[in-house]
Amino acid sequence: MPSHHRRITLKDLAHELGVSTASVSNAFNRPDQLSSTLRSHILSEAKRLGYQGPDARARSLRTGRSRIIAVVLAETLTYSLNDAVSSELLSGVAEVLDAHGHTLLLLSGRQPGSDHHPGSASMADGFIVYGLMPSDHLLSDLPPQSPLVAVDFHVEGRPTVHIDNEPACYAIADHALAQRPKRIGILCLRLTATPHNGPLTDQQEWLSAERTITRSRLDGFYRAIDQHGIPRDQVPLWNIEENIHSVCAPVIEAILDLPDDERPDLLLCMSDRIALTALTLAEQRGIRVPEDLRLTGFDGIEEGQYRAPRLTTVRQNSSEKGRMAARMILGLDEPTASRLATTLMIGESCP
Amino acid sequence: MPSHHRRITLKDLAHELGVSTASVSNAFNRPDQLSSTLRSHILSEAKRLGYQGPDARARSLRTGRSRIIAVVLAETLTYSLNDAVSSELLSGVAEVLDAHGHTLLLLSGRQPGSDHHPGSASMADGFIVYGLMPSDHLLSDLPPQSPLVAVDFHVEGRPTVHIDNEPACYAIADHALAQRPKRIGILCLRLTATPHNGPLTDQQEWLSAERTITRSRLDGFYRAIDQHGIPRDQVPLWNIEENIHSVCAPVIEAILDLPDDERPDLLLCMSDRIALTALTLAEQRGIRVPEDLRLTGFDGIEEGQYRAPRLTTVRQNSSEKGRMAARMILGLDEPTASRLATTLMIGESCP
DNA sequence: CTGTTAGCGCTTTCAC
DNA sequence: GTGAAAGCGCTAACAG
Repeated sequence: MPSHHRRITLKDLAHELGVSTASVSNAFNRPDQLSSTLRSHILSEAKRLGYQGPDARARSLRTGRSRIIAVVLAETLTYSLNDAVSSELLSGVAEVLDAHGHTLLLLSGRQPGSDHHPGSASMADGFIVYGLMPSDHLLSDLPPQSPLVAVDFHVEGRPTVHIDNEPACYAIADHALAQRPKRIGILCLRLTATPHNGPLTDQQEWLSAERTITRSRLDGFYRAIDQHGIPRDQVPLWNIEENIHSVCAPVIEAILDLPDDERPDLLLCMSDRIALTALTLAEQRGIRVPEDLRLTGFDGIEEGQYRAPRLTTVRQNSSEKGRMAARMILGLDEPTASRLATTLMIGESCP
Repeated sequence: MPSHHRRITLKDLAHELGVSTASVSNAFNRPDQLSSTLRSHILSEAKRLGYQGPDARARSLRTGRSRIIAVVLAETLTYSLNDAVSSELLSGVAEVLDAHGHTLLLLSGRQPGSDHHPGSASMADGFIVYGLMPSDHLLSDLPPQSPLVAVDFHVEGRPTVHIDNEPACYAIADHALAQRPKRIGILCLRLTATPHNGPLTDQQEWLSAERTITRSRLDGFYRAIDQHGIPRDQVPLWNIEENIHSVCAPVIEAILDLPDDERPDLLLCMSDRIALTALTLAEQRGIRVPEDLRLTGFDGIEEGQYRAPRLTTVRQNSSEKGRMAARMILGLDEPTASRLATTLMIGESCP
């Protein structure tokens, strides 16, 4: 007799109905393995007795699958959830998982809390790893057997989803340089090996191309700059560590507050967030965009397209990246090294 | 001898080291239960042999806890991840969970996929339910024993986290009405029992106050309107089903395109997204804000504060809501019916 | 089609 | 301290 206060189990139910546990299990999992009368009897009795269906924990131990896919985010969850680009990626992932009866577990690389608890990670059937991990340590914590897809960075021997960073940046810079600027500035996102906000000097060491997409973006910018016959050393670089308004603002303020004859009249920004921050700060200072200052972004987030002037930017389809990664993880698509195309979008910020 | 291709288990490791399984388990879980020499020996050998630590599935079956907390979202994951307010909530939840070694599982109420797979839900140790579920059905699927906190709506006998919708809306409407408008309009968010976008008539049935926060927001607006001696029937209502630009736009366009002498010169909007959409569309039409049209929002999202004119709005601390809910679920705070205060923010959209 | 049974990998008494 | 043993709740052989 099942006790009052314990959650009813499959075995209890089987006992209660005078059938075998196998039949109950089959009623829930394999309709073809029993008569439909027995099945519906079991199902309705289950509902009546408050049996919620097989326990997910036990089921996942037994079968080895949990229908859970984990997304491991390089940034903190707080950042990733608030950033338009990464939440778009997540929503692409979620869309595919949802449609196939899987659920989404969020793990963050950059733990703010210190102690790394024993991994609830091993619960997931597969991993989508997004962006550069602060330590490789984290990656090696993941079960080596389980499927893994890397997005926006490279993991040895694993399928990846990338965008065409270099060509995209070449294209937008080429567009921007068609109308020859007096002074160019480039705003990079996390280019340096050690955190740094502000102007870049020769001293700083850069992250390798495998470790940051900023390298390929810069390559694209430089290719266009070279081609337009502009010496690289006339193009100052600034670095920004974190893609949020409060971190971008001080760096950009310093640039905008330069004397008129030193201030760049074209800023190539590696994200829309940076470009939008520049736009707002320029407006506040009465610097006209695009007359006094032309701006380009990267990402194509909505916020940049709903305002006037609209941002000239490169639209990357983050949700599609998420969908592709999810499909690979679920085995719906062949796991490959795939690269998505982007779209140049000409707005009024740099016509 | 452990086989080559199977993931190594705790038992294998114990065998290999010639110690008992209990000792290995203790080495990972209860440092005080064995000598520190044995412990470090076990730990280092584990690392050497590639044992990743106790399997989460098995552990959660055995202990009944998974260190996973699920957030059940009323909207689709795609919406929730892209919306500033709900992603801020999620990030508050994530912050607390992270700090306490828990992880976040995302479940959506509004399944786009039809077949509701047998719940991986029962894997979670607790549930945070956010916003009105489309069907109560969904709630009853959750294990009744496990802790549950409701955010922004009411679940019988469960702790809740709310904001002061009515007073907040009273306050902002009172502010807006201080400068007497010629014609007011109110833009509601999901007020009607059946989906509807556009003007509200007497015909439509409304959702109950337990089922939508829009009711209490409207109450607040009306209290101010009454107090300012404006007859309610002179204040037309519009309804918007979904808080995204593409759904808001057509409804608002219809309003803005009314003849000058019918168009409201004050729009009280139930979300910043609605107000921002109105702002953009007004700008496109050369309708000046606030001279020709004053606008108020609700939520206080960043996007509304980084642009000019800034939105006059009510700032709700969504991340704090998330944090509170998470703390209750983890048992760090007393489970209660709590209500957070909001802040009136006066921007240039309705000075 | 139905029932019996052997674990999935781990934690935790309980005796030593 | 340490080790042996009993399941957590379920699924998937397999035998009937």
